[in-house]
Amino acid sequence: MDETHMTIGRMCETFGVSARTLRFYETKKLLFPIRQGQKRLFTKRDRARLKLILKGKRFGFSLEEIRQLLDLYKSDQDPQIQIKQAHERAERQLKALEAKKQELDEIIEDLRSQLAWGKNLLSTRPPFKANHPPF
Amino acid sequence: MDETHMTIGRMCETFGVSARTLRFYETKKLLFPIRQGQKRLFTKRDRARLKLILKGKRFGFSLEEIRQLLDLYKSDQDPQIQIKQAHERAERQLKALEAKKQELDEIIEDLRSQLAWGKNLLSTRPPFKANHPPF
DNA sequence: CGTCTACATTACGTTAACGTCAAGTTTCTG
DNA sequence: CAGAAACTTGACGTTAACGTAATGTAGACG
Repeated sequence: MDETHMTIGRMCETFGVSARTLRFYETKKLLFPIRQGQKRLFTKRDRARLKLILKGKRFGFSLEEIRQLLDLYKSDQDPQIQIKQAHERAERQLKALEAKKQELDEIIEDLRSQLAWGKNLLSTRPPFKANHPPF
Repeated sequence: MDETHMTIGRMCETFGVSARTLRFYETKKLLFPIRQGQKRLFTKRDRARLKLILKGKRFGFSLEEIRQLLDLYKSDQDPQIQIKQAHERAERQLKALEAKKQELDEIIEDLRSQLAWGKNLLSTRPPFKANHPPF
């Protein structure tokens, strides 16, 4: 193990994605496998990126959003200015993420109250007509 | 204000969505406006649902997932069994949501460390070559 | 050498979630 | 009462994110 480069097949096994998906991500500038003749070879960097891609997807981001997140990590080691701008972009993204988290909390809260309502129904024996849910 | 029923136009203004969207949601059994002749009239219940729909969308749910969430609120006041099943479905959903929240936290963590990395670069004067980011 | 396996490219198909006309009502307004 | 406004129902178009062939090649193996 600890292969520096992985073929597309190994990648598929390792991450449980299709080859089509990996090639597709390449066309979308999400991954940058190097070439050995025709064949793609995925580097450690590609693997790190893919992990974050999949995590972001499970969470519900679009590939475009994910690409923007990943671009925050690009070596903008040119002038300080670029770094500062990247930093600011990252901060904005973070704000957006925390807003999303807030909304998720609200949804979960809504669900919890629904659970409570259901539980009430189950505990009160044969009640006089449980009050209606909000929806 | 406090109109019990709203026309499709009022709904659009109020929620910032298109009429097409509202009609589409109706075909997908997410909303159930009543009819006055041809015209749709959206009830308070529709509005409550729409709010949760939009919240869920901002968060990243598919309409199908949202419909399932909303269905948890349906008056399953038939036999106790139905209620119990709905309750169990809700609990499963809740687990899934909390898993998602966990992943979101991880993504935010990744971003935060990136922010820290950027900040380092900005604070250390002209350093000897900041170590590379993970991607 | 022939065949298999693992890869490649090209291209058309699919689903979700609407957008965007087109064409016909119904309702409001001057 | 005429025209605009607001609504209706089709029906086709669009984008994202791949799936699914179809076809071709480069290397390994018996």
